[in-house]
Amino acid sequence: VLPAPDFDLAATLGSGQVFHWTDHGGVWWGALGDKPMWIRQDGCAVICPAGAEEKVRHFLALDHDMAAIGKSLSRKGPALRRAVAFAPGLRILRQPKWECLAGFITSPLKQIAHIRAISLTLREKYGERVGEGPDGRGIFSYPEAAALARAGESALRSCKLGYRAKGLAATAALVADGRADLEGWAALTTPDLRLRLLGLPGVGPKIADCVLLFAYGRLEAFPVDVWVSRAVRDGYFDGEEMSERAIIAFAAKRFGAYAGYAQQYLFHHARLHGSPHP
DNA sequence: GGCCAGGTGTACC
DNA sequence: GGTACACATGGC
Repeated sequence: VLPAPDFDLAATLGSGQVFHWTDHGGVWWGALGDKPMWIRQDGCAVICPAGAEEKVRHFLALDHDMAAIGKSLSRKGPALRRAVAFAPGLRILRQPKWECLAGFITSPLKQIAHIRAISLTLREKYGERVGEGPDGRGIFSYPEAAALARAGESALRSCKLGYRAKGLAATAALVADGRADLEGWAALTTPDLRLRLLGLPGVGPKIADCVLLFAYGRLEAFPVDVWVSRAVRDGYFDGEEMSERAIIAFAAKRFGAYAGYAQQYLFHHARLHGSPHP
C-alpha cells in the first residue's frame, strides 16, 4: 500500500502515455519492465504486489509535488485551468526508455487504440511471456531492441505498423548494438538529449519530446500533436494558425519548467472532453 | 467513402 | 529557417 494523494490511476494509465496497461474491473494489469504487475487505487492509496512498492512508486511518479504543479499551472490561463480541473490527479509517468521510444515510433498518424493494438501484438510475437492476467491471457514484456532488430522491417510491417516499421527496425538496430545508448544518454542536458533522439530514424520533434517527458522525466518538454496544437491555438490565440515551433516556444515561455504537465492536461482534456472543432 | 488519427522524411526553395 | 507531399492502417 502506497500513499497517493492527488492521484488518479485511471487517468494516468489511460491518457496515452503508455499503450498496454489494461483495466480489469478497477485493477490495471501490465508489465513493468520484465515483471508482471497489477496496480489498483483505493482512495488516496495505491495497492500493488508486496515488494513492488518502490518500483511502482517510481513508475507512477508518486513523488511529484502535484499540489505545487497544479497550483502553478492553474494560474496560466482559463484553458489550462479547466484542463487541470478535469483530471487533477493525472501524472507524468517514468517509463522504461526503450519501451517508451519504440511505442511512440509506432504512433504517427494513428489513434491510441491502434497504437495499443500494435504494442500488444509486438509483445506477444517478440516479447517474453512473464505472467498471466486475470482473464487467463498472458502478460508479455516489451520486446528487447535486439529482438525487433532481428525481426526486421518486413516482419514488423506484417504487425500492421505500415511505413513506421522502417524507423522502428532501424532504431532498434542502433539501440541493440549500443550506438544509441538510451541509458547513458540520461546524463545529457535536455537540449543535447533531444538532439540525440532526433537523430534516430522515425523520431521527429514530437516523438523526441514525448520520450524526453515520459521516459527521461524532463518535465519541461512539450510534445505538440494535433490535439495539443488545437488546444493551445484555441485556448491562447483565438484559433489562429501557428507553426509547431511557435507553439513550443510559447509553451516554454508561458508554462516553464512544468510545460510537460501542462501539455498532458491539455491533451487529456481535449481528447476526452470533446474538441470544439467538429 | 471521405476524414481523421499523440508526424516524419524528403525534396525543394 | 519554411512549405508540399507521400506514407499504411483502422475507426467513425
